[in-house]
Amino acid sequence: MKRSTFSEEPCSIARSLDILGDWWNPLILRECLYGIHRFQDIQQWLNIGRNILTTRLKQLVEEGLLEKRQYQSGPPRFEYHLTEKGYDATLVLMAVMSFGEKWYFKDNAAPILLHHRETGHQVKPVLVDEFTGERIDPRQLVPAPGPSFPPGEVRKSRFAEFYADENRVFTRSQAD
Amino acid sequence: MKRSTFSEEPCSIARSLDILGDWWNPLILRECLYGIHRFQDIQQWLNIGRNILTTRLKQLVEEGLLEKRQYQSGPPRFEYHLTEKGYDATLVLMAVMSFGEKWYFKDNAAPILLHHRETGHQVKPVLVDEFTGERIDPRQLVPAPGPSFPPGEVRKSRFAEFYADENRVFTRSQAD
DNA sequence: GCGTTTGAGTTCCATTATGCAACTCAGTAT
DNA sequence: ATACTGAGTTGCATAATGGAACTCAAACGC
Repeated sequence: MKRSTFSEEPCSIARSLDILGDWWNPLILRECLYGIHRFQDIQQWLNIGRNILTTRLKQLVEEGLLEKRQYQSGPPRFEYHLTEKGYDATLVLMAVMSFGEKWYFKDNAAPILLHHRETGHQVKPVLVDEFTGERIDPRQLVPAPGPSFPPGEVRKSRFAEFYADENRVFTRSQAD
Repeated sequence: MKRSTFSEEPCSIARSLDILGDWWNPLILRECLYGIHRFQDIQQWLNIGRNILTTRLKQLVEEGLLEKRQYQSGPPRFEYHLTEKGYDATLVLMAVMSFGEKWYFKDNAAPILLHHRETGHQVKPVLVDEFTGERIDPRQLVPAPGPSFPPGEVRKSRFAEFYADENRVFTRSQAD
């Protein structure tokens, strides 16, 4: 495979996909979020090969999404726990969850619900704009280069059309 | 590879990962969101092999995230546009974006910003609880079987401990 | 009219990854 | 002493990836 790496791309999505653009990693994170922390338990719940699980856990630990914690020293045994970065990654899982509920289950009937640990109330994650609080509508968005976009490459980028003036973002007139 | 499929799993995340748990598919959707719709343009911006792009586009069209639109008939040429399902999938991309900005760029300096097409204002997607409007904190959540969870399997599930009584969700007492 | 270019794919192939089964190994329980 | 457990390795057949070369039909240049 020699799978491509995107770690140098000037795009948050691309870079994140090096670790999240995979089918096992998100599921392993899911298990940790659900309170499953041990090798064997993860292996059985996911029905993932041990060898694959080994490489994935190593990767997730290296990338700082999980930490390996020893919980007994007789024969040394370990648990894998979400780090802060790992918990942040689970927010992505929740977005995936909403997508899946809408498109893969009849009547939006979720197979799994999230509840608040203290209050017991159901929690339903939705994406909103931090400033206005309104629901995000992807159709209304246009991208533009941000502060860490490689300088000098703006005009070569596919956002050039939105950026005739470096200080103002122009929206596009033609229809999609 | 014989890559595993999760299309029958009683989990919205697992099912979605069949199409989103991949590194190229999300990037292709990103291009479409950014207004790049043609085979060659996608191929060049992503630097993806034509053969891979072909299979991915076919897959995304079959799964209903993209639609193939003919835009000229001289020599028939096509464009790939996001469907409603595809736009919903881009919400996941935005969650990924937030994650990437925080963890892969210094000072949270995003390489790409999103602006509202009409107002021009910057838009910053964040995950909140639909009911309370509060920011989601994954540490405060516990999963429980939902309406479409396979009946009868609740007790065998890893949520059993949260579900001693089928009508009430119990939170867990032990620490993580 | 003929060669070139363009868009959109196929086909081939060497290299990697996946998934499955079998093997290891240290410490416990019987 | 023997079996069992948890957590990995190792080996192998098969499938997917990425890159280059090939196809094909219409349009363009002259």
